[in-house]
Amino acid sequence: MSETAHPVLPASRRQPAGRKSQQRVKEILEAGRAVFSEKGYARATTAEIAQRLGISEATVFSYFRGKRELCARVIGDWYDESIEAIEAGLPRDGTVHQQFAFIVRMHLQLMLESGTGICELVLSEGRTRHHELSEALVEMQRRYTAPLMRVLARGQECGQIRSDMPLRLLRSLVFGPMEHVLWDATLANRRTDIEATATQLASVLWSALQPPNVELAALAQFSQDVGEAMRRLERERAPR
Amino acid sequence: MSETAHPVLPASRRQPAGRKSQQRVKEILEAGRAVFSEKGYARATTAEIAQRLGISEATVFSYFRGKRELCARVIGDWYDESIEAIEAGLPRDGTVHQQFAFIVRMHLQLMLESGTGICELVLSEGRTRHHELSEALVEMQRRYTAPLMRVLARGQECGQIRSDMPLRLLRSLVFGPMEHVLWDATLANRRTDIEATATQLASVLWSALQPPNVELAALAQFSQDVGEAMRRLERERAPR
Amino acid sequence: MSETAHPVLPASRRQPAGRKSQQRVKEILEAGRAVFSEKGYARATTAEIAQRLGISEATVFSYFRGKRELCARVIGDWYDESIEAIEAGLPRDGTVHQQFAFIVRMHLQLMLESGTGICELVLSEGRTRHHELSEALVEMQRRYTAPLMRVLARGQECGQIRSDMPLRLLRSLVFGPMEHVLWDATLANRRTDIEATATQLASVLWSALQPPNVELAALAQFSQDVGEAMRRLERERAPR
Amino acid sequence: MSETAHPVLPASRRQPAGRKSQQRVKEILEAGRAVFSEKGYARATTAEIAQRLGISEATVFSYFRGKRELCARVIGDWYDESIEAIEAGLPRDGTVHQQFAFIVRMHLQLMLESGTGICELVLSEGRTRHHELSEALVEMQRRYTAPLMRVLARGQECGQIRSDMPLRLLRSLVFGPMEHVLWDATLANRRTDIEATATQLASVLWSALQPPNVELAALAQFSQDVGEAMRRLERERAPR
DNA sequence: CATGAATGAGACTTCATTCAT
DNA sequence: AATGAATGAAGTCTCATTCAT
Repeated sequence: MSETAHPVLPASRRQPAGRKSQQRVKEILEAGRAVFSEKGYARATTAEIAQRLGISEATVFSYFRGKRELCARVIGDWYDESIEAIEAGLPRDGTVHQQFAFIVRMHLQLMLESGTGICELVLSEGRTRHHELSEALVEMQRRYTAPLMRVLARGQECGQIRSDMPLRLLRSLVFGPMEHVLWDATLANRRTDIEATATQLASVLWSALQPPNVELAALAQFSQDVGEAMRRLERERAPR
Repeated sequence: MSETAHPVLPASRRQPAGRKSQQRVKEILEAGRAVFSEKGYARATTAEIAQRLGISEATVFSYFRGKRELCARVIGDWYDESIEAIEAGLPRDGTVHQQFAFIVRMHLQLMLESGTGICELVLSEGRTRHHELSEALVEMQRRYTAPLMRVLARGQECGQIRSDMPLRLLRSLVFGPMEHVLWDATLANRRTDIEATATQLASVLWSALQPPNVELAALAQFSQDVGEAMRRLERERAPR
Repeated sequence: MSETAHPVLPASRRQPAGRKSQQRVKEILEAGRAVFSEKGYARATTAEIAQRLGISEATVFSYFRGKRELCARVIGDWYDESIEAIEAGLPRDGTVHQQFAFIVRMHLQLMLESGTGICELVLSEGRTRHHELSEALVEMQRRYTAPLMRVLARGQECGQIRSDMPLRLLRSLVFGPMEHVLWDATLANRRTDIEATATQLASVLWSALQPPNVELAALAQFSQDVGEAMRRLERERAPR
Repeated sequence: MSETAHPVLPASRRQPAGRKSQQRVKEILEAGRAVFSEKGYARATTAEIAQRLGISEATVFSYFRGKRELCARVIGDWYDESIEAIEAGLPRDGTVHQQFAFIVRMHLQLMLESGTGICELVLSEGRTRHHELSEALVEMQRRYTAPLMRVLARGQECGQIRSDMPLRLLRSLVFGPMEHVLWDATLANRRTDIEATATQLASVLWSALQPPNVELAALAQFSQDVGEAMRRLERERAPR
């Protein structure tokens, strides 16, 4: 899929290109995904990837420039699949809120259901300043976050999403917590209730995205401050 | 610093322990921080670290079990310093909101002012399922986020912070966006206005942490939905 | 050309033999000569040879057993052409001296005008104990030197060329310097005045081939020795 | 020897340099000489060289940049030894003729007695346009031929050697035949009577180096030409 | 016939790590 | 304490060569 759609990464010199090759590429990508997921980038070896397919390392290198490119393509493929899944499932006619909630849920779901391995891979290797590859990956991420960006922009237009902050920041506001939650999940190897988490996250994030009702917020803050001050006063009046 | 305070990481077999050794450890840690920051974990070499100090690689390995441990200690040291800075500067008598804002600002500041190198290192290596080390690092992170956790807990107690979500999720809600913003900053190599970003983030995050005013929110949502529905209707009535 | 005339080198298993095949063989030989000349044996690749013809490597291998054989054939072809040129131009009715001079001039000319590439190839690869190929090449060289050998033999017969040494040695005496000069020329990439060099070489070599006039030579040597001895004596008598 | 005297070839990055290293270098050079001699450059493998010493390939590569450099050093060492042998044995007070004869004999002897392997290596690899190495090797050859050049120059000064040709050409006149003879010897794997060959070569070459006695030569040539012409005439008069 | 594809083999390279002194 | 030296292991890369279609 990605290899035809996004030839971002230049192919190897003696790249075969026939029908069967397509298959080979797919196989290697799959094996690569498996191994990288299991071991992580550093501990994965091209030898093992080849071995799993019963082919020689040389063959792998004739399809991919190297370990790094292979990994990038694995990640890229995952992104491609995810982007497609999101684009395909996005309720075109839904409200901004519905679309937003869909993206949040889908993101979590895709990450967690692909397995913690790929999740880790995407989050950690996708984050590693990977020399030349970073560019390609950054582009992938841009494409991946595009649907959300569109939704946010639409929301801003019709006043449902606050316009007092740059889109970039809002994007971080949305993806940041999701990735953090995913890290918690993978690191802790904790089984996560996707539905519940998605609902909660979508809810809290949505509220954060609301245009602030200035007077109301100020009033609320005032009320809180007063409340807390009083409590402190009382504590000080009767210490212990 | 960290090496005495938190012997989480088992020492090397033939760890020297004298006065001078302490100095050596410090030097190596410093050189390590520099090299890891500049090159990232993977591209950094123990050889370079040793070379910068004019000592042999073997010496480095007599103080640290290996590259990995050294890196973990470098990160650990950074955490220690940061934790200390936060604990020291935290306005003990401030309101929940003030403390929260302080932590947000401090976090961004520490990360960005330590240099993009260390920032990248902490975010990316700190995130890499690093084998045996991850435990130690997870512990570091736990300690690092402890102040925020305490503030959030206090906020929940006095009703200023929503209690309808697990603390863990709120933590992700806070740290997630910050880390995401930091990545944007390092990757894009963009000079970031710390003050402005901190203020914006603190503001938006604080509003997200507010206990939801159920009726109000519902009303707002209802209003939005109706508004959007009407707009859609009109668009359909007069297509193009 | 050579491939039909001298099937010294065993043909490939599935050697095609049709009209068109002949053409193919020629093409490959030409491309091979070009590439081997440009890069030298080691740095030339079968891939490039195939590529220049727009055919697949496999095709090359269906006409030639391998890189080595191809190279041998390229060299063999050059020899064939050269032999033909020499045989054709040799002044049948010339004196021994004239024929000798012709061969010397022709040899230098053929080598230098074929380009330094092929010259290097013939001299260096022709010299490499190339395993199975050496035999074929040795044979080529035998044929190449045959004209000279005949001239030398004729010269010996009629007393114009010294008979006190084996022909083999005389051959080395003639080809050795020529090849050496050619190496100088290619290595130094020096433009060589073929005519002048040929004349000089022919002259000096011819004099070396003369039957030694024993008495004369002895006399000359005696005179030299006496002369040098006297000079030395004088130097010693009046040292500085 | 060569490694200290002529650091022409840059050492590897992590080149050890202590006492033992010197020994290692020597060992590797010896093993290298053996393997290269036996197999020739192309068929020799770094693996075998390492294996013979019971060390790892990595070690070999830590002392030498690569196969090519190692080979160049092997050849360089052989040159160094030979140069030393020639310089040491050269009869300082001998006549030009004696010194000349000594060099010729020594050259043949060194080549043949070092074994056909090294002889082949020096002649064939030394001749291969070896990219970057060629420079170093050319320099070696220059040093190797220096003694002869000096003798020739001296001979020209005192009129014992012809001055009507560039030294460069005379050098080729001397080394060319010797190398040719050596090739004959190695290729044919023929046992060569060094003494006899050396004597013959020295004799014939020396006569070729003599200043031409113009009148005498012309007379001789005239006599030959006339003789041959007459013979031809007679043959034509009584054909068959 | 031609070729796409695969591959064995070997050169290099780089490093973290070990160990004897 | 320090270190020189060695090295296993893996990545990277390049080719000649083979073979089924």
